[in-house]
Amino acid sequence: MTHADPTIPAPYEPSTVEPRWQQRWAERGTNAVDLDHTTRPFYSLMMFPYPSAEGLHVGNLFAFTGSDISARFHRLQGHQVFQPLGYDAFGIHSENYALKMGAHPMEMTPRNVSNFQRQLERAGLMIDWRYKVDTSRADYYKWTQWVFLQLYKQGLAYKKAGAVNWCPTDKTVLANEQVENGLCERCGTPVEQRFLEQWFFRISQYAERLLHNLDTLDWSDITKHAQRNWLGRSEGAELSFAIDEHSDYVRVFTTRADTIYGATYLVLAPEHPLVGTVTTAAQADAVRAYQDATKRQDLITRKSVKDKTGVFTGAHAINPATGAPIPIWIADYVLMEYGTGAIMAVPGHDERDFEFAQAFTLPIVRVVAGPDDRADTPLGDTAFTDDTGGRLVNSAQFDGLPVNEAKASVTAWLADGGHGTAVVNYRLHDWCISRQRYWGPPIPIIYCDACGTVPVPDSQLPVELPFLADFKPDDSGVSPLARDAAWYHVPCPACGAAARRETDVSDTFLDSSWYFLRYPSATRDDVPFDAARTRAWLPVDSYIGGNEHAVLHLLYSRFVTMVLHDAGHLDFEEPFTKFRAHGMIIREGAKMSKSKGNVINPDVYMEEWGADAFRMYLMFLGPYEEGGDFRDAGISGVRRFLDRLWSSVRDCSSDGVADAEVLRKLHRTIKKVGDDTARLSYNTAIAAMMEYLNAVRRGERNVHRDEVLPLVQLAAAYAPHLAEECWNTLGHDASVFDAGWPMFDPSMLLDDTVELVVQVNGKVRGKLNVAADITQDAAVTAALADANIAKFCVGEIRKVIFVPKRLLNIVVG
RNA sequence: GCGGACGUGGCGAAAUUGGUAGACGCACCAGCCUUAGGAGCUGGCGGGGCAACCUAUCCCGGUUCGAGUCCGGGCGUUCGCACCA
Repeated sequence: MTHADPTIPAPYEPSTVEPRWQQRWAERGTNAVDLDHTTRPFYSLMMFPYPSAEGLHVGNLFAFTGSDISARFHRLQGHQVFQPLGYDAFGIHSENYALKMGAHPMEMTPRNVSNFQRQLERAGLMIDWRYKVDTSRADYYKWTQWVFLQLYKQGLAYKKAGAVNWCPTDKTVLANEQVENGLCERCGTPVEQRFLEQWFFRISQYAERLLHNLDTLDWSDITKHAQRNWLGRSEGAELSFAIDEHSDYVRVFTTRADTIYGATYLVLAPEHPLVGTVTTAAQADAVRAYQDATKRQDLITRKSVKDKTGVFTGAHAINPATGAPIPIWIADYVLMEYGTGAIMAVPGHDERDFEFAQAFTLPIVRVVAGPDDRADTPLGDTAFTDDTGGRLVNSAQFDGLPVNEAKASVTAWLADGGHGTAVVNYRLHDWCISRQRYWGPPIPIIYCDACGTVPVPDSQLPVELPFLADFKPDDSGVSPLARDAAWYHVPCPACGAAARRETDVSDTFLDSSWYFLRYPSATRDDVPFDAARTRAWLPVDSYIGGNEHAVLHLLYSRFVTMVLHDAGHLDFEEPFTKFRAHGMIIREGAKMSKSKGNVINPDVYMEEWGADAFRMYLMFLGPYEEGGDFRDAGISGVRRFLDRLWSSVRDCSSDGVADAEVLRKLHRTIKKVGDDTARLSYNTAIAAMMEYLNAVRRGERNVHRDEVLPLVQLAAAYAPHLAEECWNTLGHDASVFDAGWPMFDPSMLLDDTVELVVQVNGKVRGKLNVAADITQDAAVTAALADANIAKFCVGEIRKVIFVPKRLLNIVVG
């Protein structure tokens, strides 16, 4: 930037300043880290984006900027910071968009990626781009397939035919986590039940560890809470009910073993394997009809229907406590996926059983009495479900026992009789990873008539995804890859006979479940992750992302990390030491969406206000972990601050000495900005910088160099381009990010005199400027010398509360 | 239905352990500068009152010398989970 007339001061012009520094960072390798030689490594990770064709979203930039500030701050604090970024480019999202546009994902994805890349570079993030990953490239998914094989070798990947969630629009299977209220989370279509052969990961085997380890993690509480909820630990008992005239038993899971005497019937899920065995000839037609009806039902109607339906099987089981025969029913309010797929119904003490018993006039027995009830108090029109205050009744030798004790006693008694055991049940299901789609990594398995299921040997990875001109999914229940015979016909790796590849691809969430391991080793094509680098840089020190991934990505990543740890590939079992969920940016109280026409295009704002101003505004509009409402008007305030910072630096002088009061304020500001930035309280850190700059400039005074120079360092993480420009203008050749964080002098934080608030009976009546170390007695004397305070001190002083340096409260009366 | 988070000026918000409620910013008002201002600078800005003061953090109650903050009850917003046995 040149100015013809040197007497006209140069204004702050982001459109020239920002590209200049971006270029200089690239030339000097400012953002590059030497991963192999490091003393204080800090791995700062942000959730990588799906490279949408629409380009970077403000939500992306909000998330990335928050992570970038944390990364730059740690660097200023003396860490070597590794902050990579890449693209989650595989998946249904990209594939659907390509279908819609009549494009092919293989040529569309690189285009989207390069557009994203351009926007990200414009935003000025401190990314080491040498370590970029792209999940849709063979050099990445080769190792995704390797991860699959690791699970397979551990016996944690298995193929099972079973009921799965099928989206008729996306024409693929969905994981349970991808179904919301019976609808496909992606397209909103009601999900159907289908019976298909699918690959699953045994994540349920890790449920206890996934739950237990949460206590050790420094994560947002809301995220931990969501995971605990999802894992759904439930303590109870598994009880066996003998079936009349059969050798089989019905196993049920219950959390209320104490109510066994009130179990008046059993219910099996319609698809329960015992249904066929126990159903009597007389009931066979009715049962089959009911099974067919529920099978056809999609999950949405099934879940919203409150009216209970069901059919009697004709069979009876024996209640192990009472010895009485009780009928066995089937009903769709019992879910095959949870517990054992069968329940003992206690209509007296469970809402659902009560409704069902009423609908089919089954016996309802009270076995728990509340504090005000007697054993024969009628239940009325609702079940008594309180499991804390009651005592057992009509329960033989357990009568009178409080419910909380009875749970254990009854379970123990039943166990003694061989009728059950105490168990812990989890809601978490195994992870279905098969997808009958095109745009994903082929599952590296080969089927051979002679050898059976054969894993692709590591040496034959990657199993490359072939170019398919027609990649449109169909209703067949198999992937479009099943149309490419030339691709799927392969010799068996074990015996050489003609064999056939698995044609399904894996879930996108498998791609992202290990990408953080890949970044530091993205330059290596001989290993998935280099041992030394992994040891030096992992686990991730700071992970920032959206809480919408609280149960999907974050749970899968933890699981895969544990598996790789157990296989001896990693020396840690939790991938993310610290995780913080950022908030969401909304606009006019609503999520941004194309249909509402309220989407912000970051390019436009960065163009008009500069990337620094835009970054800083996003961080200033609300608490980072809560997000906030985007309002155009707000940017000007932040931009004004940057303009003033620049002109203060441009016009400052090093003559004389800095103002002592201003310096005192500076040291307090250094401390506050540091503390606030460390805890992601970016909005208040920015406010503190603004407050300080206001103090520096108050009254159009001459600004001293020593007053603004440290402020440039404080602002660097927030407005990196401008900070570099200022730092350079102040005579430094090297980057401000190598200048370190300014030290504050703790002695400068303490004032000699303080303003002491004086209250009388808890109400503020005056303020005194007193020595910081004033004694209580001296403060009272000083306060009473103040006419206005003395005025309120009528009567005798009963009590004095003195908080040094803050407050004096005189209680009179 | 169960669980979490939240509720503060015209607006976005701050108040980290109970200690001056409203920092910082937007908008607005007044003034300065200017040929001009959608620029810059200075000051004001919860409500009432000339003032001393009074009043005020969703509502009601409690604990405390003192409550936006803690406790009990209610209302509202919002996000998870949801026939989970």
